[in-house]
Amino acid sequence: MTPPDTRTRLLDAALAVVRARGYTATTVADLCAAAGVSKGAFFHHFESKEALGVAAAEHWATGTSALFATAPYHAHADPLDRVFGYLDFRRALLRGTPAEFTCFAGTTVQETFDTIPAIRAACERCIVDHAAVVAKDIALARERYAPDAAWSAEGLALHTQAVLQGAFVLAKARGGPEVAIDSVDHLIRYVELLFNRPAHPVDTPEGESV
Amino acid sequence: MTPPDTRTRLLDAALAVVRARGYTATTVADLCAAAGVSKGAFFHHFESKEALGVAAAEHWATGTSALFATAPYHAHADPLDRVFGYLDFRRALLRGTPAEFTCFAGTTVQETFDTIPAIRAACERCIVDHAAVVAKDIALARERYAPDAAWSAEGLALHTQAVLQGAFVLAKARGGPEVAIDSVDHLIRYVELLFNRPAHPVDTPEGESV
DNA sequence: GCGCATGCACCGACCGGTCGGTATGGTCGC
DNA sequence: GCGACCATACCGACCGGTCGGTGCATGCGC
Repeated sequence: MTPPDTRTRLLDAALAVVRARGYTATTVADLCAAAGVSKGAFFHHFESKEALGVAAAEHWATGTSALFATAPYHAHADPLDRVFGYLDFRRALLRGTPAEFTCFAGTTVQETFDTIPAIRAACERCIVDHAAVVAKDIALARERYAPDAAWSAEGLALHTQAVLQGAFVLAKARGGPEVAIDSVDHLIRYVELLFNRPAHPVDTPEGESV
Repeated sequence: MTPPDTRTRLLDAALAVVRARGYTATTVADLCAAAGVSKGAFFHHFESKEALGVAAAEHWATGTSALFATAPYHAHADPLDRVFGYLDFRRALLRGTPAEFTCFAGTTVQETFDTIPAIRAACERCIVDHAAVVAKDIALARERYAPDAAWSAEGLALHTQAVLQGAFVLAKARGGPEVAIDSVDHLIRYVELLFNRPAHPVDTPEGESV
C-alpha cells in the first residue's frame, strides 16, 4: 500500500476540513497542516485556493461515484429494488458526526454560489451527475411500474438529492443524524407511494459492515 | 415611515449580505458599508461578529414568523387546507435569485455548526421553531384525516423544512429557483398522497401580489 | 562506474493587504 | 454636562500568495 501522494493528501484533507469548517473558514495553512505538507507544496500542486476548491469537488465526485458504483444494491435485478436499495444505502450512511456524513459539494456551493463561479459549477456537476446516475434506475422503474406518472425520472432523482441535502442541513443544525434519518424515511415512504409499493423490504443489516 | 435605526439596519444588512456571500466571507466592514454606518457603530451595538450572527438569526426568525403569521392561507377553515396553503405559499416565494429566496439560518448553520456553538444553536431554534408552527396545522390535519398514520406531525413538519433547505442548496448550485420549485412540487405530491387528497386545488395566483 | 548537468518536488521565510476588534474623541438630546 | 451614540484612526494577528533556494532522482558523456 503506497502512501497517497502529496496532491491526493491535500485533496483528502480539503474534503475533511471543509466539511467541518466550511470553505471560506478553511485556510491554506489549515489544509497544509492537515495534510502534513508545507505551504510550498500546496502552491506547487494548486495555483490558488480556488483551484484547489474546484479540484476537491472533482475529487469528491470521483470518490462518491466509486462508493455508489460498488455498493451492493446494484445486485438487484429489478430497477425499483435498486432504487430502494440506493435509498436504504443513503440512509445507512447517516452515522457519526455531521462533518462525517454530509456532502462536500452541498456545503461548499452554499458559500460560493454567488462569488466563485468555477467552484459553483464544479459543485453543480457533482450533484447533477450523481442525480443522473440515480435517474437511470428511476427511469427503468418508472417505465416498468408507472409509465403514465406525472413526474419525470430526472425530476424525482433531483428531489432525492434535495431531500438529502436538506437532511444534512437539519442534521448540522441539530448536531446529529437522527433528524436526517427521519427525513430519508419520509422520502422512502414517498417513493413507495409513487410506485404503489408500500413497506418495501428494508434490508437494514443487523450484522453490518462499514 | 421612520427610517430603521442603526442596529436594525445592520441586522437587515447581515441577512442580505450573508445570504449572498456566506457568514465567514462576510466581513464587518462589508456589513458597515451595506448598512451605511461606521465600524464604531457596529461595535457599539454588537460586542463581536459572533454576537451579530446570533442576533441576525433571531432577527431572521422574527421577520419570517411575521411573514408567515400574516400570510393569507390561515384563512382556510380546514387545517389540511392550511397545510397545502402553507406549501403553496412557500412555493410562491421561490422567485428571483437564490440569495433572495434562500434561508439565512440554513446558510449560516452549514458554516458554523462545528465551530461557533452559539450561532449553531440560534439557527437551530430558527428552523425548529418554524417547524413547530407548521406542525400545529399538520397535527390538526392528521387528527382529522389520518389519525392512524405511521408518521408524526412534528416529523413531517421537519421533513418539509428539510425539503425546502435542500431545494435551496440545489437552487444555489443551479443558479435559479426552477429545481427548487420542482422539489416543492414533489413535497406537495407527497403530502397529497399521505392524506389521500390527490390534486388539491392549487391557488396559484394569476394576478399575483408581492 | 563516475561526475555532472538538468529538472521536478518541495521547503519556509517573507510580502502586501485585510481581518476582527479597540481607543479615543466628538456630537447631540435631555 | 452627562450618557447614548457614532466616527475615525489604529492595532496585532493572520490571510492568500510569492520566491529564492534545497534535496533528490534521472540521464548522459566518457
